[in-house]
Amino acid sequence: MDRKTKANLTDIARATGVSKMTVSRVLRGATGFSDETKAKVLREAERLDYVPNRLAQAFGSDTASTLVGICVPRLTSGLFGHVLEGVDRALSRLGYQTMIGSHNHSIAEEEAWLRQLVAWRPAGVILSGRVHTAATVDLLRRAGMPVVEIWDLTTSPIDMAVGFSHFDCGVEMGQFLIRKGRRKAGFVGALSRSDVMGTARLDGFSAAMARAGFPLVDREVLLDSPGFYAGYYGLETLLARQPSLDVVYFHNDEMAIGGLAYAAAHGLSVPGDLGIVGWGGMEAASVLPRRLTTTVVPTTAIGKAAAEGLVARLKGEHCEDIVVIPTRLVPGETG
Amino acid sequence: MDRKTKANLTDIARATGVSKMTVSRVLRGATGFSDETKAKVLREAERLDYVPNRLAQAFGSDTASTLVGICVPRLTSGLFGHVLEGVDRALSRLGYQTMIGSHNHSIAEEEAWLRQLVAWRPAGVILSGRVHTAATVDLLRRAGMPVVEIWDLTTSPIDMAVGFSHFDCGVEMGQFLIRKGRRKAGFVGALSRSDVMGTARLDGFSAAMARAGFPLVDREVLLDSPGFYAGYYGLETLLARQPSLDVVYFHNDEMAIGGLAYAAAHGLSVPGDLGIVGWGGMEAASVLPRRLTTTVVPTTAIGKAAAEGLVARLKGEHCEDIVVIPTRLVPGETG
DNA sequence: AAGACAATAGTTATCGATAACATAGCGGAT
DNA sequence: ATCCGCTATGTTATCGATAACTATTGTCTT
Repeated sequence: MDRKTKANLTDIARATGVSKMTVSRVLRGATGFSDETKAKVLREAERLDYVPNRLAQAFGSDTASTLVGICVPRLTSGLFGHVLEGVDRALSRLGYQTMIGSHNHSIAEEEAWLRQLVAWRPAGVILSGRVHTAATVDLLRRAGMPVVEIWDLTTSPIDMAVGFSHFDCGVEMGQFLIRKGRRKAGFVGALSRSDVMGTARLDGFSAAMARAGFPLVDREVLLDSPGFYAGYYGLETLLARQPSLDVVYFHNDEMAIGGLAYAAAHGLSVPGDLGIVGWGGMEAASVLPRRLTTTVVPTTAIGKAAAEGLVARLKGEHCEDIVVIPTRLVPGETG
Repeated sequence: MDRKTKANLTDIARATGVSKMTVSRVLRGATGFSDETKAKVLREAERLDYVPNRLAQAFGSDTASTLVGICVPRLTSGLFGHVLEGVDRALSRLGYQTMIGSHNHSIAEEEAWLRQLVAWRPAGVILSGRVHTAATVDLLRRAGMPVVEIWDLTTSPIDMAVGFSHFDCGVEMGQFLIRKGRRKAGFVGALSRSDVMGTARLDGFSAAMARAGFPLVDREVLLDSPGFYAGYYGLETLLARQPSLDVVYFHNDEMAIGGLAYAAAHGLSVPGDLGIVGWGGMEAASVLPRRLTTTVVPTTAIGKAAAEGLVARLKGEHCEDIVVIPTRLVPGETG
């Protein structure tokens, strides 16, 4: 009594003189009530400052949850920040709430997060990447909710997929560099053991170079996090081994900018002595004194499409299983 | 029957031969059961792959929620990404889940988000900034849950506050620049109408310069989002009006890097002709050819402290109402 | 040996909303 | 006139866990 701070359906029912089932019907926008009743109920709900109890809604029925979970590799990545923004904006506009998680490129951590999430009986879930533990896949199938895998496309999604092919990004960059006359390419990456998507780009790049007759000369993959420092020191290490490289493909733009910093600090001319190209399309890369050659990823659009696809499926509307959001190779002045 | 995919307390109770209340007690780690019972229950819970239904837990009692909401101005900001990471890591380690929102520096959007959040009856909430709508404050007080205001410190928090003073950041930078001999300072910012924290830095900076006898010469505040481009063009506009400025304080590091790009593109020597200083401490800023003079904000630490403070309060442990996480002015080579 | 008390366990009511079913009233078709 | 079927509404059971209470042991005290 004294802890009751919020009005509930019963309060509205009492104030209106109808049963709480009728109130529920009106507020849900279901059918089966007169316009007069509807008006009365809405008026009282407003007056009593009614806030639906989503806990009770989601608990009482197995279809009413408005909770969606999304798990990304790292919250600190600029790219995933934009993905999250796209997801959260779309979801909140559609009346859903967003629960987040990050797994630091570990599918075991992703599984642990998912276990916590399903305890909340969410309406759906968005995961990054196409590789998951067997238990994750099993958990998802048993939960029977929509699942969107974003970021790296797969031809056989668990349910739906939104994104692009990392492998193809690598291929495209390889072909571009070959056309620009580059012949001795290296790669600087990070976290290769677990970042399967970064590895896919490397594989695509490597395949394209090999097919053109100029196989990848060397690679330097740090276990560090893929930031500016890793790019700086990764390039230093790689060049110490292979001074004659004419271009280096970086894991991402942050690392490429680190590479540019190294080149500047050591009097290397870019792109004359060495081409430097990145991946991701972070905004910083486009305002450098020399614009970075990179692949721009439509991050926000991916997040938005994933969220909208998920909700479409929840509402029983039609939605493609696989949505391709193409990336764009943007030639800059560094490669 | 056929939609029942998950084991619940009753299933475990049946399998163990005790009541579900006893099962609940064991799994919650409460008291009132023998070691033998405990072992049996845990074994069956494991065997049945039991996942607690958090919806039911949170719904049935008003203290059992493990949901925490956090609302930041923008998900795309590198700084807030790190804050989120700090929050989410700490919360998930402590057994809580994170629901997010963003309000784009609008306290009305923050209020709208909070209304959705409280419908989930969360355990607590983390907000950014010290300025909220009256309805927000009212909603929070009535909800009776712990609230942490992060990012900008206030002497009278709604409940708890974790962060630092933006005003003092501005003061410190002003005093630093005066010591370095700068006399004609400008400011380039963005979103001033609503970003009260950026405005607080400007106010502090402005106050410090004025107190030293060299009041701020001019400011250029764009309505754009505070990124690299805004920094570039903001500096261009400001210098067109005030060519004789000897230093410019930027809203943040992204904008300052944009300013550096403008200076490089127009043959301005930095810091010779013009000092350029930022705020925030983004990683990029420290690997530029010339390291940016900036204020480093311990973003992850703030997120972590906020989450841990919130949980401490939930557990009835002692926790300071106001936790200061000091920023650090890091002199670089640009100012 | 009786009473006090702790340890262990079970019973009942409850949170708020919704699905599924039941009912009442009314108009139209046969 | 009777039955059908529609609209508007009410009733009951249910989701899973927990708080608050009750009950049964068994041990210790005096």
